[in-house]
Amino acid sequence: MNKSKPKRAPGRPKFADQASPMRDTVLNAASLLFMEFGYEPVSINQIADKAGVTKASVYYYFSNKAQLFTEAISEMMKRISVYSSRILTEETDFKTRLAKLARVKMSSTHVEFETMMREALASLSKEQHEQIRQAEFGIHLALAEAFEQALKEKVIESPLSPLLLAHSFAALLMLGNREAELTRETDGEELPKLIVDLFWNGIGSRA
Amino acid sequence: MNKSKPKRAPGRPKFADQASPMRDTVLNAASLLFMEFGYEPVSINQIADKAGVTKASVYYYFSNKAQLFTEAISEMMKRISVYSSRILTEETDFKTRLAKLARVKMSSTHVEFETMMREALASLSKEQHEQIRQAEFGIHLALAEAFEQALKEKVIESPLSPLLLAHSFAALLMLGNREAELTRETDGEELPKLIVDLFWNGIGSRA
DNA sequence: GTCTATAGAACGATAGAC
DNA sequence: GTCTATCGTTCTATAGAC
Repeated sequence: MNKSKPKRAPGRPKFADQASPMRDTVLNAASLLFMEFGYEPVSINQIADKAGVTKASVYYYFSNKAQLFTEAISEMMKRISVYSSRILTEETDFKTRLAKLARVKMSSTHVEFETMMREALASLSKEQHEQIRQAEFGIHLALAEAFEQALKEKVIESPLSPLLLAHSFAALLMLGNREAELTRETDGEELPKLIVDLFWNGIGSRA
Repeated sequence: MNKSKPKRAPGRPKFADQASPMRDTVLNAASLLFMEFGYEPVSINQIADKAGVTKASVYYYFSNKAQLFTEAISEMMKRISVYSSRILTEETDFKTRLAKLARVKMSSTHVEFETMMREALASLSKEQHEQIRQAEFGIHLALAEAFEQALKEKVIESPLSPLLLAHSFAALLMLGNREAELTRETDGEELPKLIVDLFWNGIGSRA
């Protein structure tokens, strides 16, 4: 299973040997592995391997596994917030933007976030837990801001608060996680588009 | 913490000493405890205590913890299926029935089902896991049948399949689990009603 | 020479194989 | 019951930057 990676000499590497800072490389490797397998199943060694360093180097940047998890997940969520905001402020009509966001989110493969958090929770300090919740809230906030704007412009209408709309939309997007059971249901049409249509039109008959 | 329960004599009790078969009593106790605390945290002894019997009696009916868990959860899901079906076939208009179901489902307190399943998964055989998935599917099927009927009667309209509608509605109902964050958003109005309205009308402006 | 960033080795604990 | 592998973690040696 080990890729035969070139041995690297100990000691500080020559400047510009690395395209991006080692710390970021480790964070990125950690994000990918945690999102795919959860917390406990991923070892520091796995993360180090994927980043192309040894365990010791990981510990040079992060004091322990819980801290690495916290920073990796928070960082990833910030990226998702920024990326979502970018999609939601493009120059197309609101429904198109929602559909694009749905397509992107429903294509990313990961263990369900709530499940992973519950698994990791026992190992996290109160502060670490809070840090991740804050980052998660940022994603919902990005969505909520878009809904608020759309409500203001009367592009959409709802008695629900923007934040509640954001949570609702996010809940529907999680249906993408059950692809195995549901994709055969969509008859060739794209699931994300169908979900957005549902969210937009509801099920009530106009007849 | 132990309630001082009356000692029961050893030996087989006289028939009709028990209102319902002991096996059902144990199953019921197990369901409640598993739903509240998850799989591993609940001991067979706790279940026996709650059912008013000894561990030995539990093992008389169920060969091991995994089997008891499987049957308890499956049984509970069948009850939920039946109960949901009953609500969904009442003699009121469809939207009212959905709202009633939403109110019932969002008020029940439990650990998130997916989380509990993942925790228990390691202890379950393939067959046990499949049995539970089948029972879970039954709930969605009950919902899907109601949606199919409503589609046929043109009470609702949607390009989505009834089963996909069922999953979508269930996903929205899970918002109730985050009460702590979200109830302050509802301004006195009931969250279940708001969710059903959203599902019924969508967010698209009719103006 | 001192500081930084890395590898390598090893510790105590634990879980699984035999 | 013992042996081994792996876990998170810590310690030390060292190459190169400054």
